[in-house]
Formats: sequence, structure tokens, C-alpha cells
Amino acid sequence: MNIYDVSKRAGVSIATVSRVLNGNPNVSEKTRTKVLAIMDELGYTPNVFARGLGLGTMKTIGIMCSDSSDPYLANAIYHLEQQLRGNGYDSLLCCTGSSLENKRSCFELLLSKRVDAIILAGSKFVELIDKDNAYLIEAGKELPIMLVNGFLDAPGIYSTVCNDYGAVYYAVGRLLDSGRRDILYLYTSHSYSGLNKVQGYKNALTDRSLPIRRELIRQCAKDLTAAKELMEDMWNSGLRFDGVMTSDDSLAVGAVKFAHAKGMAIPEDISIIGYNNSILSYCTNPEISSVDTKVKELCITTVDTLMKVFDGGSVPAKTVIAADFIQKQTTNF
Amino acid sequence: MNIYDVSKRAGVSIATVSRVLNGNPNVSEKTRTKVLAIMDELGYTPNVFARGLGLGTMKTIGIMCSDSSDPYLANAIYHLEQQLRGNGYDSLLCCTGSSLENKRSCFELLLSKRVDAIILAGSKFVELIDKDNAYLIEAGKELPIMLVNGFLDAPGIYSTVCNDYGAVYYAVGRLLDSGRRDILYLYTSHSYSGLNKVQGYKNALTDRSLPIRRELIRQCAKDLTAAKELMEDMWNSGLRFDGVMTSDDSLAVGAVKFAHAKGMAIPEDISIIGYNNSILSYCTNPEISSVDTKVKELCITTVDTLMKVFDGGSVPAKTVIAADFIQKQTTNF
DNA sequence: CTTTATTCTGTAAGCGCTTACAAATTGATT
DNA sequence: AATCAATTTGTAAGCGCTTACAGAATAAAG
Repeated sequence: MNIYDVSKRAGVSIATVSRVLNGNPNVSEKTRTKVLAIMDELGYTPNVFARGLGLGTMKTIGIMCSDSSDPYLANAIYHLEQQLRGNGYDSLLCCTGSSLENKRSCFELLLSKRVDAIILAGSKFVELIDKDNAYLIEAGKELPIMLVNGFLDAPGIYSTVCNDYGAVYYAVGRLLDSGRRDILYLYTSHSYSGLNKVQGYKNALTDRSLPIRRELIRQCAKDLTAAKELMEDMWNSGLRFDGVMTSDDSLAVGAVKFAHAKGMAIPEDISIIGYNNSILSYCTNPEISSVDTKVKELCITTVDTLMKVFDGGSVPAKTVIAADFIQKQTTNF
Repeated sequence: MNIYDVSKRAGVSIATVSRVLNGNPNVSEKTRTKVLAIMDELGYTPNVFARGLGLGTMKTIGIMCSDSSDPYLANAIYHLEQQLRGNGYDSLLCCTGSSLENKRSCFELLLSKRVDAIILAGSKFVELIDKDNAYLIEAGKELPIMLVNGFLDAPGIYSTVCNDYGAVYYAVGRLLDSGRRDILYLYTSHSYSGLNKVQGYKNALTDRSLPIRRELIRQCAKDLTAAKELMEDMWNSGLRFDGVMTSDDSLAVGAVKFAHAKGMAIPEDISIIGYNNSILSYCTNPEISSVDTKVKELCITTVDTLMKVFDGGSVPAKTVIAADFIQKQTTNF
């Protein structure tokens, strides 16, 4: 069942059938409806490979993420896929894990599959593809590259980011203004957004003429138990804090566990703020106040931007989405 | 840059280059290494579209799931993608949501993309594609269909399922044997696995000559709050229970919230058992005892089976994976 | 040094589609 | 009725690859 069968049955040439297939306007209304009817009757589906060969594209977008089972990324993937399909594009998914080598090979895989664009979901990408980003910058010349929560200033590379700096600045500011003084900052990685977040933390302090204490800024694996244990270690070594700002909800859950273990009252003895407002922040008791990073909006914007790029429109290299602070039960300001 | 360039540069015909590309043994070692060297030198990547046209396949598997942001499915997708890529296949992802219409159109989309097989992740599929499954059964004649946690007895359709019946039978049995008598069973849907689970619950009772009380078997939206509120309604209307078995961790989290709200001690006043042993079950205090459904193993088996199908080997229509009960803090038997 | 079997390589015909270009049809204008 | 422009259609040449088949080269055997 191919274009020949349709053309024969409809009494036209394959060129005409192809034109109908591609919405070419140079087809009389009469033949168009006729051909469409035949296609329907025969249950004809154009062969995507042949189509791809001719057109050089298969309307497929590559999505790369480190780990699709991370609640935040899982959410992003869902929304990206929905938006892409809504625009007639398919999603080729690649989960890279965290090894640089794997990231590279996934990227090349997608390129070899001739995807029309690549979306890098998650901020841990940019700085890991390679040191000086030469690799990504080169790729950006070949096809559009969309960064979700990452930024790289180069032609063909477009970013949609959340206002992480502002979100943390605000949240930590509220903690400080409500009288907290020793605020621990736990983060998972020094990614693009990670750097912005920590800067928000620092500036919230300095803008209030408060000192930045390096011992209160700590990296931690994205793991409930790791966060809890790190805090216990810190506490047991004499360090004190009455507030915790985190770069991810999972760390905040660990903080709640820490507080429970120590018999501390939340938020009276210790305030805790999560990040991403994922389902995790709703599971604990008390529920964790968290920053809603608007994943859905981020994804919609990313895909919208991509479509504009395809249409040849001029689009901003970077779009910033405003985050929301969601007050739940681990803060009381 | 195409196969011609390579052949010219290597001083051989395109047929020979193609043979090298496809690992055809009818190439002398000398020419093979030479061609490979040239490919490498030129950075040649075969055009997948042309390849697909010639071979009729692009080594791509379609993965369908209702919602990739569900923790369980997100995990499944991750492992499926990893396994598939490890076997040289790409993953085309489609998130269908729950509407039947959407499921159908996703399925047809994947078919039209000429994927080599379709994996349906999540048990809510089989019974929703259509009433009598005629649709799926028909598709199974065209290409392999793999069901993860679903079952349908038809040629070309292969299932990998978790022993849900046994898992629930065991867990509820332990609750009963530890003296609990009024065990609430909350489930999200009457999917294939859903039916098996509830049967496990029932048989655990009847095998102990205990009555099945219909008012203790309740459906509930897969939502923390919904579960909590349902339980409150039941409790407030006078119903009493000292144990809760759920078909999903999210419901169990809701149960923990209910217990907290009522000031009940866990597990002394009420035992709670989750399902899937997802990260949610580790977030609460106390942490929720849960059934580990071995997603990774399930996915590995699914892909292994698929590869065997491709190789033409005879494979069982259904493979069962044993679940594990993970005792944490919401039970004490 | 033939002859024959074996291994290796090249030729050319697709795979199903797109599209430039030419040809045919239609309609408007004189 | 003849002319020309505009619209619609068909022809045929790719797109880059695979593979059946034929032909060349090599090796084994006489």
C-alpha cells in the first residue's frame, strides 16, 4: 500500500497524491477531495522513511534528560511530550545518567537519528557536555538546541529558565525578615540554575548586611537520607541553624526527617523550604513550603519558542519564567 | 556526505560500503578495515531515513504510558529506555493521558511511525484501548506488543507482570495474622493488576474464614488528599479499621495523613501498607511499609523478551516477576 | 597451467516519497 | 475563434541506502 496504489485508484499521478499529502495549494478542490477519499478508503498511511528521505526530516524532537524518574524531570518530560505532539512532533527520549561519556553518546545518537531539534531538560547539562561547551555550540549551528533550565549564549541555542535567583532571594529574605538568622543552604549541584540559586541566598544576606557563612552552604547528594545525615553531622559537630533553604524538595524532605529525629518543632524551631513544589513536598507532615518552578509553563514556552525558531521567526535567546513561593506548613512568615 | 563519498574515497563500490555498514561477512578483512577507517576519517553517519526505507525499520520502539510523571511509570520509562538503548533501539515516547481517544491516536501515531514494537507501560491500557481488545489484538498481528503489568492472551502480545495477587495476599495475610481484623482496601482502578490485587485481599480473608466486607473495599483517585478525605468520611460515618492496604503508595501517604489528623499512632492504632515502594513511601514519618514491584526487573525482562521475539525465538506469552514486601515503619509484624 | 569451487566486489534495480520542470487544461480577453 | 495567462497535472530525476545477481578475483585441486 503506497502512493502508487492511491494514485492509480484515484486516476491521478503520484505527484498529485503527494501534493495532497503535503497540503500543496496547487491542487483543484475536486481532485483533492477525491484523493483524500481514496486514501481514507484504502487506509493509506504514507511511509515515514520515504518521507523523511525526501524531506530530510521526520518531525521528531530529541529529548535528553539525566534521569526520567526524577520527579521534576518526569514532569518536564510529560509536558514537553504533550506540547510537542500537540505541534505534530514526536519525542525521542534519551536518559543519559550522569556520566559525561553517556551524555555525549546520547547526543550523537540523537543527531544520527536526524532529529529536528534537541531539548536538554535539566540544568545539569550545559556544563557537563564539555568544559568549554564547544561541543554544544558546534551542534547549535546544525540544529536548534533548547535548554530547559540552563543557559548558554550561542547562536542556535535557546534557553527557558526559571527565575531561580529571585525565587531563592525572596524565600531566604522572608526567612531572614521573620527573624531567622542561621540559615543553612543545601544544594545538589553547581549547575547553571544551582549557581543562580546560591547567589540568591548570598544576596539575601548581604542586602541585609548579614555575613555569609561558608560553613552553612553545603552540597549534598539528591537523596533523602543523605540530606538528613549531613544535617545530623553538622548539628552534632556543634553547628546550629534555625532555617533551611534547599535546592530540591528531596533535600527538604531530608531536613524534615532531621527535625523529627532531633525532636525539633517545625516551623517553630526550624523552618524548611523546598524547591520545585513536587509531590514530595506534599507527602511529609508538616507539608513543605516550596518554590513552584512552573514546569508546565517552562515546557510550554520551550516548545513555543522552538516552533517559532522553525518558522524562522526571531526569538529571544533566553526566556525567564517567574517562580511562585508556595507557603505550606514548614514556614510561618 | 553520503555512502558515495565514502565509497569513492575508499576506492570501492557503495555496495561494499553498505556491507561494511551492515556487518555483512562477505567483505575481506582488508577492505573492511579500510572502509571503516575512511568512515571514521570523514565522520560519516549513515542516513537513517534512507536506511529505514531500505530495511523497513529504524530500530525504534514506541513506549506508551498514561502519564510519565507518575513516579512508578517514570521509573519504568527510565529503565525501559536504558534497556532498549543498550540493545540498539531508540524510544519514541507517547504520554496518552487517560482519554480513550488519545490512547488510540497515540497508538496509531506510533504505528504510522513504523516503530518495530510498542510497549504499553502501565496496567491501565489493555482494558481501555477498546472494549473487546479487538484493536490491540489486530495490532499484535502486525508488530510485537509488550504489556508491562497488563495481560492479554493473543498472538504477538507479550506480558510481563508482577505477582500482584501474591503480594497483596501476603501483605494482607500478615496484617491479619498479626491480629488486625478491619482492613480497609483502597485501590485506584480496576485494571488488570488492580483486579489481581483485590483478589489477593479477598482470598487472604476467605482463606482465614473471615468475611469480606464490601464497605471496606473502596476506590479512590490516585491523590494524597483524596485518599485522606475518603478515609475521614468513612471514619466519620462510623466505620472503623485498624489496617489499610493500598494499591498505590500515594494512597498510603494519604492514609498516613489521615492517621496524623486523627491523632492515631502508626502502626499501633493503624497499620498502613503502600504499593510500589516508590520514593513517596520514604518521605513520610513513619516511613511506609510497601510492596516492591521490581520495576527495573520488570523492564529488563520486557526488553529481553522483546529481543527474543525479534530473534524469532519462542517466548512465553506471560512472564511473572515476584514482588518483595519491604517492611518499614507503618507495620509491625 | 588449466579447471573448478570459493570468496569477494560491482552493477543496477528498487524502497516510497518529493519536487523542479514541462505539459496540459482551463478561463479570460480580444 | 484565436491568444495568452493562470491554474492544474504529469513526467522523471533524485533522496541515500539495501540487496539480488552477475562478474571478477582468489584459492584449491587436478
